[in-house]
Amino acid sequence: MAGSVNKVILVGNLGKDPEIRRTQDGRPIANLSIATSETWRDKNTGERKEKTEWHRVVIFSEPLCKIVEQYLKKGAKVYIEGALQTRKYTDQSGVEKYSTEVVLQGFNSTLTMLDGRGGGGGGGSFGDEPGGDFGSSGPVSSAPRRPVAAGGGRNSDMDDDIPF
Amino acid sequence: MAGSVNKVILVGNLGKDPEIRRTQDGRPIANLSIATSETWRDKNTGERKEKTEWHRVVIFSEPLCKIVEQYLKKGAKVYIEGALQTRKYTDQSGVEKYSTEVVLQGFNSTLTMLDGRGGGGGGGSFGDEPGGDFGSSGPVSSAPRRPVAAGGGRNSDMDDDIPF
Amino acid sequence: MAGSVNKVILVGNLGKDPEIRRTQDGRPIANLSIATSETWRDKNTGERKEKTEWHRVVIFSEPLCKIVEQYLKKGAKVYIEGALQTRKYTDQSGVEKYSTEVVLQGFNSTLTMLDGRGGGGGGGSFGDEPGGDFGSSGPVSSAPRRPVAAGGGRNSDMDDDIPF
Amino acid sequence: MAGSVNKVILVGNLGKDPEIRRTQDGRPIANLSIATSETWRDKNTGERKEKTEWHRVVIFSEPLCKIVEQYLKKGAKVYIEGALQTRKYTDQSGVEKYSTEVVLQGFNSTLTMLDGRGGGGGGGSFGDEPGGDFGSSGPVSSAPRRPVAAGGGRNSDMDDDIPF
DNA sequence: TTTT
DNA sequence: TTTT
Repeated sequence: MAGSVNKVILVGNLGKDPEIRRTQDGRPIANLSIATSETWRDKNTGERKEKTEWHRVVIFSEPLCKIVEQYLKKGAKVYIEGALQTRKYTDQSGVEKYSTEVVLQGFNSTLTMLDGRGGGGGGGSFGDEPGGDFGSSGPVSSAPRRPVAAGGGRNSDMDDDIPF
Repeated sequence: MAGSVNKVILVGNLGKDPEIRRTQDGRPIANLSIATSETWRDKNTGERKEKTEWHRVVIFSEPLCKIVEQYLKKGAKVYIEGALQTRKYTDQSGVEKYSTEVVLQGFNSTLTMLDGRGGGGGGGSFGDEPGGDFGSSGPVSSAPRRPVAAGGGRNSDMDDDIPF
Repeated sequence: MAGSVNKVILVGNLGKDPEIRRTQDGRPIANLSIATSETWRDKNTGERKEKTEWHRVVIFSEPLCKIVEQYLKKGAKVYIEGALQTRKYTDQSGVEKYSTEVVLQGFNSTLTMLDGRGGGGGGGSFGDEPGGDFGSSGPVSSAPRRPVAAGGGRNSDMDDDIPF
Repeated sequence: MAGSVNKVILVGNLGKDPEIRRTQDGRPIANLSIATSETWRDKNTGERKEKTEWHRVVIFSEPLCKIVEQYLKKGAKVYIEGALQTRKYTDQSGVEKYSTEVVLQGFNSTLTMLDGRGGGGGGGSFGDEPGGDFGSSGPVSSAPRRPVAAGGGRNSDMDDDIPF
């Protein structure tokens, strides 16, 4: 199809510690259960109401799995960006079911911690030129968007004095 | 929860004509089946591959349902913005299943047609002050973000001569 | 134009306290200065580097301005969703300049606090049926996306036992 | 900063042909001028109104530049995902000015054509394992998110029979 | 001017 | 199962 987009953005909290397993060839896969919720006040009763939605998140990116392993645990707040994917499976009783997951894999997947600690860490082999590694994670482990002025006519000390 | 976000952005094509039904109190609900796909070339074989993902989209917004009814049909390309929602149901054979849908309801839901015809239309009761109606749809039917210079020091003829 | 989208999503911290002023007819306008930054380790030197980007955010939504006024101050971390807008102005010395801002106005604008306190609050006149008010703010002050099962075949106790 | 996000999503049309130049070391940089617009009907006069916003987009990704070069021209509709960046420059008359651009560079940047032709093409050196190349472009040139069932219990013929 |  |  010429031109499609499949993107999910979540900001929420982990309902439990991440689960990390490995493929036969040793690549890590992390599973997160993330809650998002909405609160509102009932127009009639004035009652405060809340509705929680649970999201199954599956991470196939090695650098992101490392971050998950090192920093995330139950209760952590994260920003994640991934894609929707529905898979079919057969449950224990032989019934075919579908499961829809938010998949973080390859490009355009991101995981960013939103509550302190370790936030700027992660990384490892990333350098001052973007790219190289696959399965990056946005701010946490990716290279800068434009480390050196590359657009012509730019001067790189601009960051410090935008006048507002 | 203090601060959560649940957002899905899709650009894809309708796999079939929309289905529109009504609640007992007469409000419309539209169901779309939207395909997104990825293509790539196999590193080894050089083969062109494609993977299609199908998304169930449910629209509870009246103005958006109108647009769906009037303009969308099988094959149409759309941009949609909604939220993930998983619901439980019992199928014909009495088995409990889950279905995850992209729900467009209320604020922060959008549907925009991406292939010509009717694109700028829609609307109806929207005016030059944003708001009033619920369940808007972004560009298609919403009021402008800032119809009149409201921020001080703005002049409204700027749109025509951004110098690039 | 048939179908366009203009969306900015930021997660960042306020560089200073919000500035709130009012239009002649009394409507509030809030200005935020939000920092986003990227960190990475230099490939060669191993040095830790950082690049900060500053964003000018202008809020024309009354309920969002209330939240800003009540809860946000220097250092606060927020999620915001708005649109890009460039305006022309003439500076003190008579030179024409352009300023690009992230504008939160009307539908599809969101502001969500990401660091505790007040997060679930806000609101006011919102009820158990979505809509009515303009200029909502996503989770903080909007009505629920689907407070009551409205899609046919739904049962509303589902939220508590998604099996993962 | 622990956890920030700087993301722009645009769907719009090129106001003119792309401009492509090269850095001294031969890397391409593409500049696009993209229009987004909103239309609405004036509440009082019933008049149809339109407001166009112009966005300056700068692309530092080599594969994306190739796509731009090969497929995009004035009028083309695109989906792009990038980051906001403001740079300072001095104009011909020696006045310091700022320019805010949407930068596509490295991870989490995407460009997708939305009007036919070439849409599924692009690519080149991408293979059946995600990654390797930097500066991908989502669907157009990236590897699949999960080309082979990798999550356990998946079967890959599912794509054809999602039952809705 | 933030944050880590 | 989270968070407020």
